[in-house]
Amino acid sequence: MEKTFNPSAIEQAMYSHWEDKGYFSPTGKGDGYCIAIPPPNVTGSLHMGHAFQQTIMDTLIRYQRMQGKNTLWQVGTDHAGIATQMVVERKIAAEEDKTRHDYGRDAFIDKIWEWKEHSGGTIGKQMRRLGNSIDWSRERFTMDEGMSKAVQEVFVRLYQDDLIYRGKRLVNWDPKLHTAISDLEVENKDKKGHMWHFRYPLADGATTKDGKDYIVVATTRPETMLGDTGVAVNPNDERYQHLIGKHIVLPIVDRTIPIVADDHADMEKGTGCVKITPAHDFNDNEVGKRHQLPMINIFDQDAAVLARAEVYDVNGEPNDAYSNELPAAYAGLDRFEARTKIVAEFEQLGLLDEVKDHELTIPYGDRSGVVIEPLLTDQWYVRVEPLAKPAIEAVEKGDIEFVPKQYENMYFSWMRDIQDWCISRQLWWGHRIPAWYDADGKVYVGRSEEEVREQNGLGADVALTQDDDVLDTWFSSALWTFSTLGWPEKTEDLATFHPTDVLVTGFDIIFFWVARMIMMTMHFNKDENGKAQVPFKKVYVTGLIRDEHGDKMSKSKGNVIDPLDMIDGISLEDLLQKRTGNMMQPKLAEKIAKATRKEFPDGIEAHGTDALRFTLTALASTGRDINWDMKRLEGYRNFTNKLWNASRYVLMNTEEHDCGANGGDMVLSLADRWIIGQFQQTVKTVHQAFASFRFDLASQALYEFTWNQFCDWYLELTKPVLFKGNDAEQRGTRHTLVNILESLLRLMHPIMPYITETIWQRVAPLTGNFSEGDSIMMQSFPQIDQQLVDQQAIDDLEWVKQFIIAVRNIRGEMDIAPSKPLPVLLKQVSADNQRRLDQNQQFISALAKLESIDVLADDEQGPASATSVIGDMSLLIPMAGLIDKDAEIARLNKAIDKLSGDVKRTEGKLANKNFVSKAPAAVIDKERAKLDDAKSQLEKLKLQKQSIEAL
RNA sequence: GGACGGUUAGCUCAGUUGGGAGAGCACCGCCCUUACAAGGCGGGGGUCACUGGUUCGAGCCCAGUACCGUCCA
Repeated sequence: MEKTFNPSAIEQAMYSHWEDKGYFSPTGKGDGYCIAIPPPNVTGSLHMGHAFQQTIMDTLIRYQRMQGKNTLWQVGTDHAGIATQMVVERKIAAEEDKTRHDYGRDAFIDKIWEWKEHSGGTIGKQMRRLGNSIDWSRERFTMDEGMSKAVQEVFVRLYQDDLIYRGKRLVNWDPKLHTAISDLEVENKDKKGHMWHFRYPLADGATTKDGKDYIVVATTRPETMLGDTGVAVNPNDERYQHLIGKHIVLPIVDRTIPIVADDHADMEKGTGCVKITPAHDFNDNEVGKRHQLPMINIFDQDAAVLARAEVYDVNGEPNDAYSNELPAAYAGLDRFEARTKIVAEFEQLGLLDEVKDHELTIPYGDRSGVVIEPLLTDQWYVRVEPLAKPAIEAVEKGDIEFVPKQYENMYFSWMRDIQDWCISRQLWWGHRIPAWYDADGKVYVGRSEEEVREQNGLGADVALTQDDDVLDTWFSSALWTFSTLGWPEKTEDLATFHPTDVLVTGFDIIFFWVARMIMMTMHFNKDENGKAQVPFKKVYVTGLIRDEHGDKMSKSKGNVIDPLDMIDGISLEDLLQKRTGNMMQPKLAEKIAKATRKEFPDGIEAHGTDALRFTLTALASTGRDINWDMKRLEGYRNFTNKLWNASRYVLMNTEEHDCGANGGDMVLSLADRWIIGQFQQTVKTVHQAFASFRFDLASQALYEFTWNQFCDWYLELTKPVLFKGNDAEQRGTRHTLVNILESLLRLMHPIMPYITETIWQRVAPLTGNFSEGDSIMMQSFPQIDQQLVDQQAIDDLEWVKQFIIAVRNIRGEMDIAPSKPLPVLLKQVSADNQRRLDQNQQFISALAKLESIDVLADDEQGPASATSVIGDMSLLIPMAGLIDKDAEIARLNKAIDKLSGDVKRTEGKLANKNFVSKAPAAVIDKERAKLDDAKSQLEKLKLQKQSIEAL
C-alpha cells in the first residue's frame, strides 16, 4: 500500500466496476426501500446543494442495502422549461445568429432534443463522481414518452374532475421572456425609489374636511394610474368617511371612478388613500374583487402602454363599463418611460403634491433580470383546495413526517392558505397543453385531437387548433414519485417501491414541489383498500450550504465552490477563470478575483470524494444552514489518511500471518476485549444516528472510534503482543485486528464508499469470510451484539489508560524526552489495582515507556519524586537529575488549585440542606464520591508538595 | 406587521429526559519513536447574547429584551 491515501487513483475505476456489476440495481430480495431523487435541472451542473443532499441519499441507500433491503434510488432530470429553452436560444443566436422564430416551433424543439442528447448528461456524469449508487438503467426525464403520457393523463383527468380550469387572471409576467413565471422564479430585491403623491380631483363638487377639492394618493408606480378603477380609504378613517361612495375624476384619462372603503387602505401610511389598479397589482386585484371594480389592462406583453386599453369585469369577461381610450401620446411607451411622462404631466397640471424617497421591494425575473409585471392573461389553473385537504391530513396524521418537525408548520401555513396554481407557460419547450379550440374559442380537452373529435362529435370539417402553451415544469415534477415508476400503467415497480420511503430536499421547495407532489400523488394513487397513497413517508429537509462568511453561494457573488474541485483539486488560475471568466462587469470580476486570491492563495487541494462526503455528513445536523468550512474538509481528508495508514499497519502485521481464520488457539488480550466492546457501542450509536437522520452524530461516532480508540490506543496496545506475545496471544490479537477493521469498514461504508471498499478488498480475505469478486457494498451492515461488551475489560483498560496518561503528563510537563525510559514507583496499591498491574504490565511499560515498575511498602517514603494520583494510588517518578524542583512545585500547584476548586464547590453543594433533602439519592451519592476522591487526591498532592519544598 | 429558527472556545459546529460544558480546525510546548509529520505526546482557551422567573440545581424549562437569518403579508 502507498504511504498516503490517493483517492484519484481508485475512485473512477471503482465506480465503473460497481456500475458494470449491476450493484446499484434492486436485488429483488427483501423489503422494498426507495428514494426518488429531486430531479436536477437538465441544464444544470452539480453544486454543493446537490452534493449535500445526494450524499445523504446515498448514505441512506447504501445503509439500507446493507441492511438487506431491496433498494432503489430512482434518478432522473427535469426538462426545466425556461432554462433549457434559453440555453438553446443563446446557442443558436451565438452560432447561427438565429432566433427560435427563425427555426419555427417544431424545428426548434428538435434542436433542443439534439442539445439534450449531447449536453444533457453533464450532471449525471458529475453525480457519478460522488459515488452515488444509482440505478442508471432506470434514469427518467420529465419529457420522455412515459412521463409525457402520465402528464397528459393527469391533465385530462383533473379537467374531467373539474380540478383544472382556464381563466383570465393576474400572473407574474416576464416582459422579456413573454411568459408567466412562478413565484419561485421571482427574485424580490430591496431598492431605493420614490413615492409620488398625486392629487385626484373630487367629482360633483365634493370636498375634503379641510375644504380641498381633491384627495391625495401615494404610489410607487405612477404609470399604472392609467388603469385605475377606484380609490380606497379605510372604513374607520374619519378624515374620509364622508367621501365613501363619492367619486374622483382620474386626471389625464378623464375617468370617473369610485371611492371605496377597504381595510387594505392603511390609515397610518401616507395619506391613507390608495389608488386601485386591479389589472396591475396583486393587492389591488383583491380589493377590486371585493368592490366589483372593473379591471383595465393598459400594457401589452412587453409591458409597453397599449393604444387601446382592455376593459374587463371582475370575472375577466370583456366589459364596456369604461371607455377603452388611452392618451395617444402614451401608446407604445415602455412602462418606465410612461412613468416619467405621467409624473411630468401631473406636475404640469399642478397635481403633483410631493415626491418622497422610498425604500421598496421590486420583483425581478431571476432568468431575464427584468422587472416582473403583474399582468392579466388567459391561463390554466389547478383548483387546489380540494387536493390540499387530504394532503394536509396526511401530515397531521403522521402518514408523512417532516424531519426536522418544525418544517411542518411551514407546510401547514402554506397549505391552509393555498391559491390556485397557474400551470400554463407561454413557452415552446414543455408538455403542450392537451386542449383544442374550435373557431368560436370553445375549448375541448382530451388525450389527442382524435379523441377530442370523437368524444365531442366533431367532424373533420370542424377546424381545431391546439393550445399554444405548455405546462409548468413543476406540473410534471409533481408526479415524480409515481410517474417514474411507470404510472399510469399498473407496474410491478409501483407495487414494490411506492410509496417511497424518504424524500431528501431543501426547505425552499416545500411549496413548489413537496406539497404539490403530496397533492397529486394522493389524488391519483390509491392502495388496494382505496386509501390515498402518499408519495413518501418522511421528508428530510436540509439547510442551505453557504460560503465561509454565511453568504449564499451564487455566480454573481463569485463565491461558488464546485464540489468536484474539492474532490479533484483546482489551481488558483483555473479557479479565477471559472469564477470571473464570463463576467460582464470588469469591476465585479476584479473584486471577486481579489477575494478568491485571498481565500485560496494556492487554489484548492484534492481531497477525494470520501473526505467530501464525510464532511457533508458531519455537518448535517438539524436542517439548518451550513457555513462551509474548508478547514473542516481538510481535517476529514486527514481522517481518511489516518484510516488508510491504520489499515496499512493492520495489513503489515496480518497478511502472511495466521489470523485465526481457520481456528487454532487464541487468547484475547485486555485490549482485544476492550476494543470489541467499544466497537459494539459505536455500532449502536451509528444505527441510532441513521434512524434519526442525525448523520452528524454518525460521523462523529465513527471519527471518535477510529481515531481516538482504534488508532490512538488499540493499535498501540497490539504492538507489545505482536512483538512479544506467544502464538495464541498473537493469533488472538491478529484475529481481533482483522475483524474489527473489517467490521469498521462496513460500518463506515455508507458514508465513505471508496476508501472502505479499497481497504476491504485486502482485509476481508484475512477474515476467512470472503469469496473472489465480493464487494463491501453488498455485505451486511454490522449489528449490535451486547454480549460482546465486557464491562470489566472496559473498566480495567480505563485504569491502564489513566496510568499511562499520568506518566505521559509528567513527561510532557517536565520536558522529558519520549525516548527516555522512566522508573515508576507506586504507593497504596489495592488488590484490584495489583491485579490490573500484574495482568497489564507489558502494556503499561510499552506505552508509557517505562524502565521499571516497583510497589513501595505502605510505610515507605520513597525518594523525591514527581507525583500523580490515580484513584487511591499514588504514582511517583523519582526526580533524580531529571526533574527540576521548582517545575514540579509549579505543576503540583496547578493540580492542587484545580482540585481545591472542585472540593470547595462540591462541599458547598453538600452543605446545602435543600440539595441534600431534595436531590435524588443517586446524584447525592455521586457528589459525595466525587468529594471523597478529590479530597484524598488533594491531600496526597499537598503532602507531596511539602516534601518537595523541604528538599 | 405575523411565524419560525439562531446567538456556546479565535473560526465552523455538537450538547439527548435540567445534575456545572464538548469536537474539528486554529493556538502553545516537546518529538522525523519501526502505520501515519495529512503524524505522535502533552497543554492553554468559554460570565453558554442579555434580563428576570421556576427549581436544591438552568446552556437546556418559562417570560421578556437585543441582534442575525428565513418564510409569509
